[in-house]
Amino acid sequence: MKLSRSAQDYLKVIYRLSNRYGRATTSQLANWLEVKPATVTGMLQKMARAAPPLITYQKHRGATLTTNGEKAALQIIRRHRLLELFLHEKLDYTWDEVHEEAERLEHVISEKMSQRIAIVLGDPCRDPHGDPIPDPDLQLALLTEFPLGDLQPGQQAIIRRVRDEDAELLRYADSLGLRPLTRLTAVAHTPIAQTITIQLADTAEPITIGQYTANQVFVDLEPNQ
Amino acid sequence: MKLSRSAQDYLKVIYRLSNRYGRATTSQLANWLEVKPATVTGMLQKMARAAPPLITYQKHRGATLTTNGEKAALQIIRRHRLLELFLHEKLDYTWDEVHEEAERLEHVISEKMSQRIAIVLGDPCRDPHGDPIPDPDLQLALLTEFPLGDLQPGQQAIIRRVRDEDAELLRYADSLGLRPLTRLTAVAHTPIAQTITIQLADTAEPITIGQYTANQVFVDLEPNQ
DNA sequence: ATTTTATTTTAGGTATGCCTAAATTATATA
DNA sequence: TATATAATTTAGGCATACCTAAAATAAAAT
Repeated sequence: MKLSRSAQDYLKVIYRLSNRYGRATTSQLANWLEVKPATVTGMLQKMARAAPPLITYQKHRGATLTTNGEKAALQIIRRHRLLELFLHEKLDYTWDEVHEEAERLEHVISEKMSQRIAIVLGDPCRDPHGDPIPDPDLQLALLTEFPLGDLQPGQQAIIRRVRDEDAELLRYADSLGLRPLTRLTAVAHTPIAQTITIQLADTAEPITIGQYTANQVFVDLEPNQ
Repeated sequence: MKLSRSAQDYLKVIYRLSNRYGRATTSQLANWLEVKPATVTGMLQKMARAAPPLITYQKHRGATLTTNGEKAALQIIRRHRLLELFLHEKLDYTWDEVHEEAERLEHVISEKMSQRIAIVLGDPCRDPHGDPIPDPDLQLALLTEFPLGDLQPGQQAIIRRVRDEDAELLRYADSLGLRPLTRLTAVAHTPIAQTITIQLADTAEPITIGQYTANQVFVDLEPNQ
């Protein structure tokens, strides 16, 4: 069951979209994959016809993954995230540089290479932005973190993850010190301005960030004190 | 001037063949690239038509590289050899495993990644089998080594390179201890048996190898004593 | 409930890079 | 030199994965 690079990309995006919305629509896929909707329709039809099928597809109602498809998607996601961490740790890639390189490498590395990378990284469970890495059996740890924006003033938390869909945002978050494992305390919400003010540990002044940013950063509560 | 993976493969093989024989013929290319001769003809025609042309091609007389083509080929070769060494040094790949993985990776790594790899490896000039790595300006060091089989009895030498075209041979050479930087002394030629007997430094017994093997191993003379 | 709008699909085309079979050209042999 | 053989090229096809334009369907608005 060798998958073309394209098919692998489709699986990854269907995985993400169907996790988030229950299914992946043609136009959503076209957007994320940067191809035209007509192209997506054709590809979905072909992938659903394949044996064994990796996706289910019904005219006008988008696609979801089969069990096989989910397994395939998780394998690619594992490769991608291992690569991101590897590039960051071993080749000094910055936070916002890893994605693009991993995007190309994930389609060509062997299972052997993926295993070796996992070993030299010590079987890690998060990539540089905090996305969880499926374990070698492709199980994903359950996540407890929630958007920073949902913190109430006074609550202490630790950053677990920053959404990586926007490299611009990653650079911005990095410049503010919003990185995984950074501790912080929520200071205040300002609903009118749609902002939240937070105090980062080891930082003198509190900072104020917009709602959009706050919703891209995910945290776990830390017991107060 | 983005090159397809195929075009990159063609350039690499044309580089090797035209260095060895002056030009690359259609059937040689078909052999090395594992495609049919008709496919080669088509590809050569297309590559010669491209602007700027990377190869020169004349009906029935094969192909050679233009200056641009040679530059492109050397860049891919640099990537390939850096990757081989990287896999060997950093991910514990054995001698005979590196080639296949590098073969796929070389087409997708960015210039940035190539540079980072060169840095962590300390700007190396040989890959794990001893093939020279073009420097960052794509200059190749001049090689002085010659086939082990040309050693005269009594001469001392150091192994510089083992041809990597045959993974089977690589494993065999490795099992005998024939690796770059190993020192040895030629003991005797046995013309009838087409063998040569050599004494490896740090090895108790001399070993006898066939002419084929001896011609895949390249050495530099070491001053006697 | 009908119409408008947005989404999705179908139909027909393109470029890559491969293939086979047949024709051509070059090379080797008689 | 003529002929047999080997190498190469041409011609015509296929799969992949993309495209545009037009048709069909679904969803939203009146």
